[in-house]
Order: sequence, then C-alpha cells, then structure tokens
Amino acid sequence: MMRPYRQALDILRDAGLRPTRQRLGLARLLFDGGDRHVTAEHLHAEAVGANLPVSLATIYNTLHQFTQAGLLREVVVDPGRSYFDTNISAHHHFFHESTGDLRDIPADAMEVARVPVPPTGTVVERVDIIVRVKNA
Amino acid sequence: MMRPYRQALDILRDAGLRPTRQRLGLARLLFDGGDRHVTAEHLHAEAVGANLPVSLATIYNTLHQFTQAGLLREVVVDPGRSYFDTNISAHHHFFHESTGDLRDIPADAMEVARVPVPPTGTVVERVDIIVRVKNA
DNA sequence: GTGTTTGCAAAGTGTTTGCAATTTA
DNA sequence: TAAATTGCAAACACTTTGCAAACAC
Repeated sequence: MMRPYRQALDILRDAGLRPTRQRLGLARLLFDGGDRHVTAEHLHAEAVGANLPVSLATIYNTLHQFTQAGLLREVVVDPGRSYFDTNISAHHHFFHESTGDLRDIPADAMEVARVPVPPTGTVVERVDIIVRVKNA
Repeated sequence: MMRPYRQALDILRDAGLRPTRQRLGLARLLFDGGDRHVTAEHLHAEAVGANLPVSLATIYNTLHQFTQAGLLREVVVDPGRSYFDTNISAHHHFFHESTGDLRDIPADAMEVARVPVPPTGTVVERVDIIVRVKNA
C-alpha cells in the first residue's frame, strides 16, 4: 500500500501542515479507507497497534489541527468524550448511547423542513441531527 | 411566594423522591418560572446565592435523580459539560458555542421529514436537533 | 429507630498545557 | 540552524464515589 502514503502527504501539504511521521501515520489511518468515527483514545490505541508510536498529547493536537484544517469534523454526542468524523460533508448521525456506536446518516436520507430564524445577532453555522437509538 | 413550595413538594412526591430541604429548594429554583437550561456549576452557584447551602455532589445527584424521574432532560451540546433542560416536551435547540447560550426551538417550529430506519436491533429513542449558531 | 440523603474529600475521566528534547526544512 | 513538533508529566475541568454524620419518616 504505497498510494495512501502519497495521498496523506498531499492532504497534509494542502492543509499547510508539516508532514511529520506522526501526522502522516495518523492521516493514513484516518483517511485511507472509508468514513470513520474515532475518539482520541481509540485512535491512539490503533496507532500504537499499527507500530506508530504516538503520544496521546500528539493525538489530541493532531485531531484538533485536522479539524481546524477542515479535514475532520467533531461530533458532540456524549458528554465527556469527543468523536471525530472523517466524513466532512453534510450529514447526520445515529448514536447508540450504551454501546457508543456512532454511524452516519446520509444528508439526503433525512430532511429538515423550515430551519427557524436564529437569535438576533447570530447566524446558523450548521444543523446537527442526532438520532439516539437504543436496543430494541 | 408560597405556591411554588407546594408545587415543588408535589413534584417530588409524584416522583417518589423524599422531599429534603435540598431537593425542595432545587425543585423550586428549577421549576418555578419558565423553561430553564442549567449546568451543575450554574445551579450550584444559584442555590448558594439563594441561601440554599448545597454541595456540588448533591447537585449532581439531584440533577440525575430528576432526569431519571423525567423531570429534566439532559442536553448534549458541549463536550465536557452537561446541560439540563426543564422543558421535557419534544423540542430542539439553538446553541452558541462561544457564549454557551442554549435556547429552545419549539417542536413545531421545525420539522424532520423522513426519519431513517435505525440500525438493525435498535429503535429510535429520540431525535435531537442542534442548530449551532455563531455571531453574525 | 431505620433507612435515606447529604457533604466532604478523594478518586476518576477525558483533555490541555509547559517545556525540554527532537525533528523538519 | 531556525522554527515547528513531539512527548512527558503535571495541571485541568467536570463528574463520580466512599463513607460517616445528619436527616426524614
């Protein structure tokens, strides 16, 4: 698998982030393959398991840098735990609180009729829909 | 203002919660007046300011007991901070990340067309819509 | 009296920060 | 070599827990 390396390199270049070993490795883990939802802890375990020694501090730094660069999107569904989503296009989420399972709902699978006018002096940044599910 | 006391008492009775001084006081702060959004810290400060000495531990206990009793609803909008909403009917929220301002959107002010089928083995618990706003 | 509730202080989570050592360009 | 990045360990914010004292019934 050589191609993902090149891709990761370009992704970082385009984002103006210096392509360090850690960032390259994390970018490959995150952006190779399909859409992913990760927590810092989760990504850290995965990186270490993939022979990419990274500190948790760097994981946090990187997740925030990637988010700021528009490569990731933070999803708030759980108090006290942040999820990051590699799918940055408009879409929504299913969330299973007891399992922590988070998965995408394509934007066109649901539709919001009439977004209300926001409070004076503010503008809408985005609309997040979380469909909370539990075991049947 | 004597009436709220009676109301708070009944609320606790109906919920099967022993009407202690702390719970009565907090119930009055929360359910007297209109809909409110509070954090634990916020409610604690308010209680202490209202001459109701309560420990933060009790605030947390009480917020969870009230939530479990269906008197409050937890709103997840901010990683690392829990909001509790005294409006327990179906509705949605505006959230201003930089100010922490959280306010209700009446259920009938927006409409979700087509809620997608949840993952196998799960059922929809509820649908939360958060309209994230920022300064214009 | 008996079981519940409270409050303190300690412990726990997930996250951020300061700073010296390392790495990149 | 100069500037950016890493990683450790300490610090943080918020929340939970253990347990003895206080309280409600």
